[in-house]
Amino acid sequence: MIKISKRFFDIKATLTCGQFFRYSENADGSFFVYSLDKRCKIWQDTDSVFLLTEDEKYFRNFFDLDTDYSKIVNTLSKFSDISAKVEYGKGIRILRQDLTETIISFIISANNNITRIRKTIERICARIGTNKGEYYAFPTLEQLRTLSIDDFKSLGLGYRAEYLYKTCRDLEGEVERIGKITDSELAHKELCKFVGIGPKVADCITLFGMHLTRSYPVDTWIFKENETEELNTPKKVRDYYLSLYGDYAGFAQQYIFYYAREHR
DNA sequence: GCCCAGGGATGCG
DNA sequence: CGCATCCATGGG
Repeated sequence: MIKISKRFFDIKATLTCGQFFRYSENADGSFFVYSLDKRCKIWQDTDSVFLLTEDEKYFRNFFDLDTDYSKIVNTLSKFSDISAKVEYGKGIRILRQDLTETIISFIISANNNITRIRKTIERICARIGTNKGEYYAFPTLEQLRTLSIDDFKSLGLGYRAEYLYKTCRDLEGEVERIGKITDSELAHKELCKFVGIGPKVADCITLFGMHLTRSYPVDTWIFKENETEELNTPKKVRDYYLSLYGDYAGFAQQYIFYYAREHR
């Protein structure tokens, strides 16, 4: 069991802020968190977070436990226009998710709502993911390739069915190559070549699946928050805030997104 | 019954 | 490059 300070770790904020979809809340307030074929149980008391799993190394990395969030929070707090949002969301950690799982999940996320995204992903896991006894693993690309376009549609994917069908095939051998890219703009450009991945989804993948924090996903919520007379397109918003926040852009974006959604 | 969702593809100029 | 239009589905 791992014990972590709660100062920069709020379980619920981290899990529900929209970066991640595979978790379930238990009656006692603890959570199960699923990543690839692994699972952990996580809960908190007044001043600590506790993490129980058979693979501590994997989840220590997954929850980004070796990163010092005080530096991130302190730096972004100096931007007075978002300092209150940083304070509100300072318990969010940017998860280090599996790249393939992130790519598939965020193709599904496009023009969709978080509740339905979670249910859809759960159905896919239950349909073709490896049975781990008490849960199902996230399917591998090989398992995903066994599904037809109609199979995807029957799982409720709508017009995203064709994107997934094709991109699961086009990703053969590509995930490993892309995962080595450290330049966020280059990774973004490479990801946009796949069907179903546009600018916003690519930014989510570089941020959540590659931990390239110089990313700024502009969805409908962020655009409503950041839109001005000058910044009147998602691309302009993205470019402006990437240059403003630099390598902290991804964190800033999460604080803004989380605050906006919790105060709708 | 309506609007919206962590948008993207396509076609047009 | 910018812009318009279309797209399946279900949550609220």
